[in-house]
Amino acid sequence: MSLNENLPRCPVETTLMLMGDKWKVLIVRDLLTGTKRFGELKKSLAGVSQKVLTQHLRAMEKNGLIHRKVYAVVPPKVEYSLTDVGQSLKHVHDAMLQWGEAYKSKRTDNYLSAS
Amino acid sequence: MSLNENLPRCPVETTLMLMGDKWKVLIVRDLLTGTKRFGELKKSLAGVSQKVLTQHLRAMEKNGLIHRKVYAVVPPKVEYSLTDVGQSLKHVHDAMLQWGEAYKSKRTDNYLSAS
DNA sequence: CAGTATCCCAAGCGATACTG
DNA sequence: CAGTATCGCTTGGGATACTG
Repeated sequence: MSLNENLPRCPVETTLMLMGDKWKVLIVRDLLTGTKRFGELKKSLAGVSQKVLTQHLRAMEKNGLIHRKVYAVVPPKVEYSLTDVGQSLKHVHDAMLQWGEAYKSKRTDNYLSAS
Repeated sequence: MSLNENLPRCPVETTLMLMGDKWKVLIVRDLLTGTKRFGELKKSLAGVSQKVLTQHLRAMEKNGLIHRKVYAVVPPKVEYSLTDVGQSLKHVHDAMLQWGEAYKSKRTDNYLSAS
């Protein structure tokens, strides 16, 4: 793991630097349920291009969030998984999950009460 | 509060739609410590342009995350604060804060042990 | 002070073609 | 299958000027 640039003073900004991107959050979401192959991730993250997915996976690997395991087979097989550091993002993910659920149900309440 | 578009099935994606942006997270961070004026926010969020800050504030207001209070004075005075929904983002913010701190101290440990 | 309006540029992305 | 390389373009965002 290495990150040459200096980290910001505010820890929230540190998190944003490493995870402040839609695709990165969704990659973590998918890998929290277990190891995935490149093709599985691409399929799950509907709308992401191969190029962008690769870029994000490389950045997250460099920052120590995910592990990339290459099998020396033909056709190639590459598996991605979370490192311990990446796994610890579960708390952030869960907080986002719960907030999203609460927001959705609150909207439903408002909708019903307004009808 | 209103959001015309349909929300995604995955609650995490809902959160990303509403908060999946660096500046929005930092706006919440600043407003969690209390009501702020436009100029205070702009100063605190070093690097954000007036245009972009306004855009994000408008979007967050529309989605019910923040409240905008305009005083009928000259020169104008506008105060921004979190709604209850916005305030509930504290959990997400705190999770990001803690993760950023842990990441930073882990890097320091690695640095020291590698020296 | 807190905006809006306009112009303009460049980073980032999609699409495509190619390869170990 | 899982990439890399290249190109062209969209659009987010900066800079500036102006206003209630």
